[in-house]
Amino acid sequence: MKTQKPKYKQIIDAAVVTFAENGYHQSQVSKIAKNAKVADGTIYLYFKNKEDILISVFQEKMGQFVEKLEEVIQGENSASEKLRLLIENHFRILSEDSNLAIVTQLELRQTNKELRAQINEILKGYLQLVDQILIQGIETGEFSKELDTRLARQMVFGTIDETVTTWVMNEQKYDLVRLAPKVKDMLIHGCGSHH
Amino acid sequence: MKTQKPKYKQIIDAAVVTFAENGYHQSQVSKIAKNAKVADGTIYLYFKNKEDILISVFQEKMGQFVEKLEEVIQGENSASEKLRLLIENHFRILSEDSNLAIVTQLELRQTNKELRAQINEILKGYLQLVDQILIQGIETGEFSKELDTRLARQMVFGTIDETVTTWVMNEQKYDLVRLAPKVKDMLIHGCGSHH
Amino acid sequence: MKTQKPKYKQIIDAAVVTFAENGYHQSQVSKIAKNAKVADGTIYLYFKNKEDILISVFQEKMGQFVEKLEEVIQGENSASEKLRLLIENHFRILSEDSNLAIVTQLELRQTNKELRAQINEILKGYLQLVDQILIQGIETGEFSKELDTRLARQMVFGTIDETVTTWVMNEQKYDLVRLAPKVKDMLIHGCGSHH
Amino acid sequence: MKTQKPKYKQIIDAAVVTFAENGYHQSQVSKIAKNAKVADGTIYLYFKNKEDILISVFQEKMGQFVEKLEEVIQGENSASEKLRLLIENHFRILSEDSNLAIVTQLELRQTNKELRAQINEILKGYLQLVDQILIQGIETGEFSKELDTRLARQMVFGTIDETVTTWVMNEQKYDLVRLAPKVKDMLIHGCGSHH
DNA sequence: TATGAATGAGTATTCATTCAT
DNA sequence: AATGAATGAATACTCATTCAT
Repeated sequence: MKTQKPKYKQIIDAAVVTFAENGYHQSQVSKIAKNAKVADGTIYLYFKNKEDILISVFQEKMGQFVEKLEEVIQGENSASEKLRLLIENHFRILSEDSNLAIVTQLELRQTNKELRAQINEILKGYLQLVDQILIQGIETGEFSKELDTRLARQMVFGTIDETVTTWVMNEQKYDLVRLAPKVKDMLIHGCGSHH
Repeated sequence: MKTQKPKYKQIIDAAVVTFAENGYHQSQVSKIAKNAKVADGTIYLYFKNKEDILISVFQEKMGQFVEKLEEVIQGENSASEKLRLLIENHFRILSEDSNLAIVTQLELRQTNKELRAQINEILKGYLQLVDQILIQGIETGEFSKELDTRLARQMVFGTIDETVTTWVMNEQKYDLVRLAPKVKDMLIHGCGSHH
Repeated sequence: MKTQKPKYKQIIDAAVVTFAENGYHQSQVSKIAKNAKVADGTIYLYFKNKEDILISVFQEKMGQFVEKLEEVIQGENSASEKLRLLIENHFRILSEDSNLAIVTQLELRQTNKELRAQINEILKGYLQLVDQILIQGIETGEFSKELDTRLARQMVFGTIDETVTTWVMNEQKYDLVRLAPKVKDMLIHGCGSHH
Repeated sequence: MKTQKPKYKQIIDAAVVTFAENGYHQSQVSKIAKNAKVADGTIYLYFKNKEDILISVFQEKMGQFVEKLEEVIQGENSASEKLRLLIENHFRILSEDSNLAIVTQLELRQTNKELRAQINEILKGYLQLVDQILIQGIETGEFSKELDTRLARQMVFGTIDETVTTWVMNEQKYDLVRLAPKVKDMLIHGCGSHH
């Protein structure tokens, strides 16, 4: 892949850092431009407006995110194993890019309803991965036949998301990746005692 | 009986409606004042600044929220039953006040880190309720002895929160309260097949 | 003189202190009221508005000022001696009330043209004293027959005023009263070498 | 030859007029911007804040002022003649720019202590000119050996300043420049009768 | 007289966006 | 494509003043 739009990437990368360091509302376009080493006006050759930068950051990063996770769950593994891999890699990617973690868990939510709707649109790719795993699990008998896929998806996503957010709010003090197996077990077996 | 601090309540109530209708950033102080039928300046007799209105709204409502839920789980019920009651009442309260639901799930998150930290502080009361239920469940053997309380709390809260958010994002089209038993079952048994 | 309007005096005194400590624009009416131990509204029973407090402070204090100086120059002294007494007492009164000095030299000037005109009106009493001295001096031959009274009055007042302002701006570090004889000599003999 | 920083000059000039016409506190930034034919925001590309406009106006004009007076007193003249030139030119410059006179004598004083300190800093250039003349006069024997330079400087500046202020307060009704020789004489010989 | 809760007019400043070069 | 100077809309907050008690 050729670097055909070097400025675009420059701006995206500068934006992630700027958002993470200052928050969305405190990340003035001029500040992003400065960090990207381009002129203020240049931003508007690549993005419609400031919101578009945020959404593009998410789109871009989430694209790589989903791509990576898709690879990871392609194999012949069981649904349970795929769930573990999903969680572990989700945790790993965000652990390795703390700025991205901050943007994903905190800054991205500081937006209005319309923007949130667009974000949800982008999230769909991720949620479909979860659905795939759930359906496989139900089909193979690993997961309960009575499982409401939509609710289960919300549990899986809600739990992962809350776990990451708590970790970010605690300033990423502990090892997130190490929690993956326990989170997976909890999602599969629930709180109940199982013999 | 005189109404105590009538203006304070007027403003809080107007703020919930205004935030829900326009979002936090589009809720100008003058708009809130107008809705509360007080002068702009009066707001500042009762609140330090605009952020303080938002935080006070949450504090006020969450206080009632936790109080209500505390009552509900006081009885002799099993942990499982208490969990159902918690979820059901959480869903019911937000179902009955759609503006509050919007503020809680969307507007409250449009804020900076410091404010988020304050919100988390207020949330603690709620999370302690979850912990109580989890601990009771573990002690009575209903819940697994190996359960990591912190992670379990994150699963419970994350799942409930995500379920409500999805419902709000879908414009509250379906009956949230009816989902409570299934959500409870899912949290207790997980996705796994159990016989 | 009976204390018939104790609140009036309370407010005047509180205002001098408040103005000196915070400056005119930073002396909110509520702050003055608090210092005077009266309610905000009470101020408006005694003063038309905030400006009226400032002007009244000046009027009140300048009245005592001129009264005192009038006494001092009543005697049989020469014009030169009266000039010295005027300067010395002017310096002494402000030296003994540093808050009044600050208000007179700095805060009183932070006002608009109309107010300044009123202040000049009040100042007239003082300037007439200067004129009296000048005229006596010219008549007795102490002062030059060719003296332009108006210009001389401006020199006398301008010099005294500038001397006090410099002293205030230097945080009243040195003894102002001690300068009086030299200032008087300078005003009478000028810069020129005189044998 | 391109006009350098045309907007800066535009704003400075508009500010002098606006301050003179409306007073500092009644000169809204938007009013200055309108008079300067620039957008409100443009002001902030050239000035830190509203106070900075005032101080810059003074700095700019006082710079030219001192420069002009420096030229004027460079020659081989006696101290007495230099003093006359100083006064005459001081009077002339302000006579020719009545707006500047109003700003200098009235508006500039409507400010707080910090700002006043900055103004004094700028004034130092002027006061040094006065000192030069005084010292030359003392050295050549024109002025009294016993002269306290600091007090004399205060007399010279105080007298000039008071004369101009009185003239401004009287709406510049009379010819200020014509007073210069008499003011000079008065400063040199004082009020005393000299033969 | 005295109070002090309530009022609401008034404004400096920021910053996303544009556009002439 | 790139620049960055210029734009101007938009708004939280203060505080002098009022008036019902």
